[in-house]
Amino acid sequence: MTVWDRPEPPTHPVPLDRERIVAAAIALADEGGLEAVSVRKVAARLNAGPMRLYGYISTKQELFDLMVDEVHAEILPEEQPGDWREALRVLAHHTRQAALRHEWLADLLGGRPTLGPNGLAVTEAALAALDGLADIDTVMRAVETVSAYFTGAIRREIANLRAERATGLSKRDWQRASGPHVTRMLATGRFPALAKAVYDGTDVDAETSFTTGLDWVLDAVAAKLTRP
Amino acid sequence: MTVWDRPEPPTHPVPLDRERIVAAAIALADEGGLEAVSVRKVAARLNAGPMRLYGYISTKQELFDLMVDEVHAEILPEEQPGDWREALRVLAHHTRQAALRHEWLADLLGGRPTLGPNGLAVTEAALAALDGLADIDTVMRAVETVSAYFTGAIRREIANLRAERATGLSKRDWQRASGPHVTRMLATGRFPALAKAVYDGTDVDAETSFTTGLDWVLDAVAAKLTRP
DNA sequence: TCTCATATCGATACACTGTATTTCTCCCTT
DNA sequence: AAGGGAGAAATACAGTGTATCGATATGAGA
Repeated sequence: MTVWDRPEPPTHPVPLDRERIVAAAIALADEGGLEAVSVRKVAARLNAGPMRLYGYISTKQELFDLMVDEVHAEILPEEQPGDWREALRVLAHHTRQAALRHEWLADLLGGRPTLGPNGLAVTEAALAALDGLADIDTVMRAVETVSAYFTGAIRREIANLRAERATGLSKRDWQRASGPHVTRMLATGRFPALAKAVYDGTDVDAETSFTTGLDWVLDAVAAKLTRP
Repeated sequence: MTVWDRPEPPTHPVPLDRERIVAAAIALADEGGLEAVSVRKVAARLNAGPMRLYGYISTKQELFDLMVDEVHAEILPEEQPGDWREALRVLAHHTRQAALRHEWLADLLGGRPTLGPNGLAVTEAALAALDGLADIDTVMRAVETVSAYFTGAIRREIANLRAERATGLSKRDWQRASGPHVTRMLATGRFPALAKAVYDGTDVDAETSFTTGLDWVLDAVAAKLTRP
């Protein structure tokens, strides 16, 4: 690789904005997880010096906030279904799908209040779906409850998915036989209910489990709405 | 601080075990959050060299796993209430209280499968509470749903609490008037439902909100149990 | 058009991180 | 008493987030 092969470096600094920075950071995170996102690497991907980013963000945490907000744009449904139940379901599933596309989202979900424009828009969509169907306090409680559920469920799903990938075993195999630790623990007899669950339970796929729990929670919300 | 004031360093290396290591790590995390936990600092607190710890754990992540499991010992109820509903409620509240005592727990909750002895014991307790009240699959779904809820709810609560501390404003004040960003966003009129919630909603304390949502979810579980 | 001021970008610097590897020291066995 | 082996400590490395500072390039003013 001689001088002649290499292009001259750009004389003008490459133009930058938050959008480009966030896109680069998301690309890095999609490829290598959250810990692959470093200020230096993001800057390098943009042909800029690391310190340059600090004109646009003042802390790495803020970069994460921007990334989360950016993904919330994917979560926001293009058009709001009329049915409140369907609206909340769509929000939950969109969030889950976003987390499957961007697994690092699971690490950040629920970790900080989402105050970016897209985050607020998602909250607005959730509140709007229930608007008028009950007093405002009930509506708030409903939104909080549903989103607490799917936040937790998504985190667990991704955590399990990573564990499966790391061990190369499906959750089932790994609990059943090949996971030395768990097998040993179950064999002690100290966890009879857990053993029964592992050995007698049918293992449903993650999406079904997610949907089932979601429907239960939505049922609960429905019950509170009808009785204001 | 002259030589004469300082005691001689111990000639024999201080004895170590996982328990001591985890206790030191938890103490550090309680004082300064998760990011205050570094291998060097944990080791220093034990009068040991950093590398010593790697005889007991093989990665820092494993230290976090041990910390989480240790806290699960606080979560486990000393005696199981007969009522399934009460049992799950206690589990949820104990988890919440543990997270209030150890805020760093919120950062880790749901992040990885909890396979330590105490983590398994907590899961066992949850499953045992519902054992026999429905088919095993329903029971599993119920436990998953409830724990997804309280995991998510606790994370949000801690996230809000930190935000309030950081700004010095209560969530209410901060949304209402003093939070420049949120105020500005609400003033745009793009978030009518959100604005209504902020201005017309009564702000309940975190515990009430937690309990309310939990009861809803438990209602949903109850509904599924009675109809097997 | 030339000079100076100001803003911005990049380089350097610092204190720290997790962890691999090497060096040393002390104890036990022969 | 000597040798060997285990385990602790020191060193080393490749990174990290971010403060600070020096150079540079661009705009304004004369």
